[in-house]
Amino acid sequence: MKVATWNVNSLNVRLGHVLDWLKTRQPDILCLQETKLEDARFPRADIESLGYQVIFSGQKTYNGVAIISRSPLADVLHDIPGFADVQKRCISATVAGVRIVCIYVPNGQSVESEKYQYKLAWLKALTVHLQNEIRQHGELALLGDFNVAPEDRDVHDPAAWEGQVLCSAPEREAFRALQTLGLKDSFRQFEQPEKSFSWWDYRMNGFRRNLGLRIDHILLSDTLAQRCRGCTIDVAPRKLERPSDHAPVVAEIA
DNA sequence: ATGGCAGGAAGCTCCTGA
Repeated sequence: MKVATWNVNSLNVRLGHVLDWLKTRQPDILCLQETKLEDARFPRADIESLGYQVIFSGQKTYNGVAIISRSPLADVLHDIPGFADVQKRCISATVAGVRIVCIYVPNGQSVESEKYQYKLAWLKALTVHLQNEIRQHGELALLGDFNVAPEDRDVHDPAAWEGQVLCSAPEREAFRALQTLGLKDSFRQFEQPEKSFSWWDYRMNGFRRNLGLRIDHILLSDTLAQRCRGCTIDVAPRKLERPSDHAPVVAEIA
């Protein structure tokens, strides 16, 4: 089973890239973030025409998540139960017995910002919720844009980013709290090239100079992690015309 | 030097992202 996550930074703009990617890479599951589309405008038919099913939770201008799957999506859940939030950042479903949780973690803007406090509260609520989900489902995959670079090696210039949003100690602690639930960072189960990133700033030729961060992740519960045979970042779509600033992350599970 | 891209909604400029 091939599972993937991709922050597309507007599905309206990136629909062509997504459809091409589905055709060539043939994932079983693709989680999307930052669709920036109200549900009424979601391009369901385009995705279904490729033999996929899709569920989505979106809003105008900001946020928006979706799960695309070859197999039926059951027990669909929108948002994080018990966490009052108008922002569409989480959608879950069960596929072939595996609980799939697609997240778009708040950016946080800066560590002094109220948005940063919202981010930490959001991550805390997610962690509490996932504890229950893991208890109920056993096999769970958490995929998405975490907006956290877990370690210094996930940052092109750790000194410049030290203590900044996406890299601060509380954010990294929140990431480790998810791992403490028994979720493994599938990317780090394998040997990887140095300076592997999943996001590069549009500005200053960030991609060409590989000035990036690894903030998009696939976390797997124990038995899935044991069956994981590889995890890679597909930089090819980042080289296309009008790319998303994020690249897809892909995990292969036996 | 806080900028530098990009997307979206609004409207000829702003907010947000990371």
